[in-house]
Amino acid sequence: MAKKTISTPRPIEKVMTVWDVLTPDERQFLRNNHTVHRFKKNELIHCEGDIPTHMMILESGKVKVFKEGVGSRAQIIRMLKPGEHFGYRAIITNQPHNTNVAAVEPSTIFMIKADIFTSILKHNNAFCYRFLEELACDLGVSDARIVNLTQKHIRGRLAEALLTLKKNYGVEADGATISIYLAREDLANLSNMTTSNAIRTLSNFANEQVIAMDGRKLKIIDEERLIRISKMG
Amino acid sequence: MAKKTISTPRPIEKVMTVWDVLTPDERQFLRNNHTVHRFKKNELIHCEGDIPTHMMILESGKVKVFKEGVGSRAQIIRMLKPGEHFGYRAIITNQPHNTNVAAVEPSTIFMIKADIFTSILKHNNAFCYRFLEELACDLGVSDARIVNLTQKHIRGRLAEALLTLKKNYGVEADGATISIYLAREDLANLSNMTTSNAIRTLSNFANEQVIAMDGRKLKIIDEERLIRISKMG
DNA sequence: GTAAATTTGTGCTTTAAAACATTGTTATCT
DNA sequence: AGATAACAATGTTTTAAAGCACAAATTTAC
Repeated sequence: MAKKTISTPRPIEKVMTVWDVLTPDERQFLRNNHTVHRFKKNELIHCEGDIPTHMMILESGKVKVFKEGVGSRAQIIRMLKPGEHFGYRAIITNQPHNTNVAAVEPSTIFMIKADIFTSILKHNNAFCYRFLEELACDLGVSDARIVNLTQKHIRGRLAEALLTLKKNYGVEADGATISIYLAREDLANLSNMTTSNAIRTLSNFANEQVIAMDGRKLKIIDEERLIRISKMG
Repeated sequence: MAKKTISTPRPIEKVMTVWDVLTPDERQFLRNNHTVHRFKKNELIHCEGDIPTHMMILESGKVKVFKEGVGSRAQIIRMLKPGEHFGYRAIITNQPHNTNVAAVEPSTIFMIKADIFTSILKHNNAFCYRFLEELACDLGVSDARIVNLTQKHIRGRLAEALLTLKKNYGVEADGATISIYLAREDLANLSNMTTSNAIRTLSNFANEQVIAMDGRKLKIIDEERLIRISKMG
């Protein structure tokens, strides 16, 4: 692996997808009132039970949002990519966080204080509406996940996870390798299965020529087939 | 069972929990621009794939929001009680509904046309914020459900469902009978299990004196114990 | 009010996935 | 660079829950 270059973060206006609905005053205010934080791989950004203090935006890197369930078994709720917001749901409901967030690779995060965020939400209708859309979308995804994770069989759940990762992070230059290298354990926690079963099922997919593996690099070879597997349940 | 009386629906201002943030103009407009619909027990209100046309408010009765999963096995996402909104998430995301909604007992529903609803959302910041809060809350519940339904064992899932129903619908005069009489199949679909297993597990709970059953009437006798069962997983 | 159709209740069988155990392999840290 | 820890791969055993079959009891419909 090449030595990591610590790149300078982009300016906030290039990172915030909701920048267009802000007023000139709000823009200037946010330029001066946000902080930049770097997190190392596997570093915890916030955890369940914490009082939310900031709304956050992933500038670069990749993070996982997960919950600790029975016997501290983790369930990954969703994976974020640059430009996505997080940590603000708990601000809106006025409750402690109910998820943990951790970096799965070195990540840079912009933070905006909770009171500044709510103040804009309450004064800028278009801004508020954007987050309404975002939550409406996330809720649809979450509801769909309930059914996928509870009703599909192991193969279907893992196939689904691989397809979602590909859609979310895209592929590398070869056009097939999924642009995120997760540990088998993370794949298992995404797909609601044990690590052994994730490993076993990946091996089966590889034997069946549906995917190809090179360590953590996963290549989807037969996407049609993977889609069929994910639908069969 | 006593003969059902068809009660006159209450006026919209008594039903809409967000009435307080509306302007006098909006109030008058909504008084004139909403429709009232009655649904019989088990009647479908809207289904997966339908284009959303109205945001809806349950005036009276009880409805279930559910998804059809693998092999058309239903998963109840949530149960609604009077005063709750539904059908609007799809309006906000501009997509077809991704859930079915059906009355589990005779229900009266107020409907507001989609374009009217979005227009108020886009012009009344406080109104928009209220729905932002509602979705933020629902997303938290949905995420928690992912973990509960995937990681807990049958007994834990059913215990959880019973406690949630009690919290949501309350109890009758005796202080113990849950104020909703669901079919075993609905209880199963709520708790991600087969009907046989719901029946079996309810019988076990009854033998253990945790609950008492009289047909569809379920009485929670030992709530502490039920809470412990639901936490154990 | 009676017949048909659901719904409920049980026992038995099968099966998918977890749990466990062991070994090989790859990162990570001083 | 070598030690140590974390991760990956597989085989075996156990178990929770689904699937199935059938009888009894309720609803619902005509």
